[in-house]
Amino acid sequence: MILQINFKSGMPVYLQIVDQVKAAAASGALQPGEALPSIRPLAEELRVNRNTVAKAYAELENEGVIETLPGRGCFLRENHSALREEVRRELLTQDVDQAIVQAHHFQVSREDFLKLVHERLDALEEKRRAHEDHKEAQ
Amino acid sequence: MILQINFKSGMPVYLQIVDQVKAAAASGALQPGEALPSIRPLAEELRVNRNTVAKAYAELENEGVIETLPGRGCFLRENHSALREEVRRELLTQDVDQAIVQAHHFQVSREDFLKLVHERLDALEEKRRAHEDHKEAQ
Amino acid sequence: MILQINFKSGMPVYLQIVDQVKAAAASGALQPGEALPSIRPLAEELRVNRNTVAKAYAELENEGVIETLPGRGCFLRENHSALREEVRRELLTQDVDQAIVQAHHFQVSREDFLKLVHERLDALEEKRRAHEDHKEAQ
Amino acid sequence: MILQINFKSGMPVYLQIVDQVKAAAASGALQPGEALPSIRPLAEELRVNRNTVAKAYAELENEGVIETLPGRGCFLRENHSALREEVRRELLTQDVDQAIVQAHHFQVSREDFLKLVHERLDALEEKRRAHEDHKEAQ
DNA sequence: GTGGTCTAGACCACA
DNA sequence: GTGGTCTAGACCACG
Repeated sequence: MILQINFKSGMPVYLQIVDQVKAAAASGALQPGEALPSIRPLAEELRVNRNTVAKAYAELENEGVIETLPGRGCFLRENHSALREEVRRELLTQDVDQAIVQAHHFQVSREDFLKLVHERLDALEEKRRAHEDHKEAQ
Repeated sequence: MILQINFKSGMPVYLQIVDQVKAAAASGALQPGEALPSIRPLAEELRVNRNTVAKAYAELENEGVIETLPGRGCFLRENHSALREEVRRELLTQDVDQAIVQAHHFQVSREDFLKLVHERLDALEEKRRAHEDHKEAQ
Repeated sequence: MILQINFKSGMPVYLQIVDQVKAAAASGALQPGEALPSIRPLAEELRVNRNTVAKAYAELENEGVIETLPGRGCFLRENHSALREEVRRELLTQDVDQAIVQAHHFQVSREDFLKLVHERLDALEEKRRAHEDHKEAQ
Repeated sequence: MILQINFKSGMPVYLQIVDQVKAAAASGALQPGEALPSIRPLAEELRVNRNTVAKAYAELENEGVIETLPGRGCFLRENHSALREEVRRELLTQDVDQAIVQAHHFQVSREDFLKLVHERLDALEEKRRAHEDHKEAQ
């Protein structure tokens, strides 16, 4: 599971975490019973305070998405409601539109924008691959 | 220009107004020199406090997007993007990354994602062109 | 209503506030419908953070003791359950015992302890009188 | 020596242990040179983690109240109050004030309050005397 | 090491 | 001015 925080969006960081964990669960990127990243390491990785992650996890627990065993960790629950295909499509479209509108606002041409998209696709794929290798090496 | 406030998103209302005015300007829905809605009616329409709209307009003025002529109203300035190139690039990259990560969470393939990007580019370009025509027809 | 925070007791400050507001309500020192001190001034008087008082008031609202009207203030509700006489007596006895045990721990004689009690009774009565005068002068 | 933990008070458990050991020493229930309960059985009796009891004993040792002989146990030291006179006075004053304010909240008159103080002084003195007799009888 | 709580500072929305 | 929220730092209890 890869989390990406947008600090300039104005959206509370803890809600960004909540939404992305839900998205990962909805997509199957995070499997039922699987452990979520521990609060402390995740906070360090995202460069936010421990409590911000803790608040996100507490919210997820309240909504019944995860289960938290103090001293053990947090785990995705079996019975989590997966999002419907149309809803996922709509959420993704919103994110794509946001990027496109921003690009137009900054007067970036269609070609430059597509080039950037390919760059970032490659960069994040590379990062994800490194992550996997690291995990296997353990 | 139509503004839509999402009270559940957690994003500060005044920032939602700021962003949407910027987006309207970027998309051509709001033309340079054109007047923005007055504070009082807009606040009523959006069901928010007048202070909140005033704060959004003050922020837009600070960023050089609009110009306030006391007693006359607020108007979109001619050259309203004053951010440095690297900063704009970084902000745009964040938006692109956000969309890509969301796509990954939803297990959308690279090809399908790029197809969606092209679709939305076309759709938004079409929308912008319609605005232009509407303006010329006036 | 006079609040007295004991910073060395280890008991959370916000719970001390909760208990003392309940005690004041139970005793009639705070009347139904009456306004509680506003968060900011009270926090300043007690030398604690605004949020600490806010948390105490939120807890009191959750328990149904007070009612909070955002932008207006916090008010004691009509239907608050007054404590039974025996319970009040028991709570007071606990506080007295705590002081006496502390005195013995510090090897303060019975006479010195009683002298201190009289001193503090006079001091706090004086303080309360000054408070009343200030209120009347307004 | 009987220890009683209140899990609802919000006061840290290890501090409750510290205070009650001090009170036991002050009241004579625990005599200088006498051994304190061992960590493991006490933790089981109080239903708390062993670390918590260990932390309390470490704090008591730091404050000079007890002495830890590794492998032998923990023992109450002969002279266990090392605070400066002003500090002790201040701590005691806080406890006295707390009781007085509680009395005021419960609208207990000065006379009734003083009567209660005398009652409790007598009661606790009696209790301490009983402890002394018990010790001499051994 | 794990998660949880209390206090604090800065900011938001509203009257 | 009012109360409410988000983020952060320090500490607590537990395995």
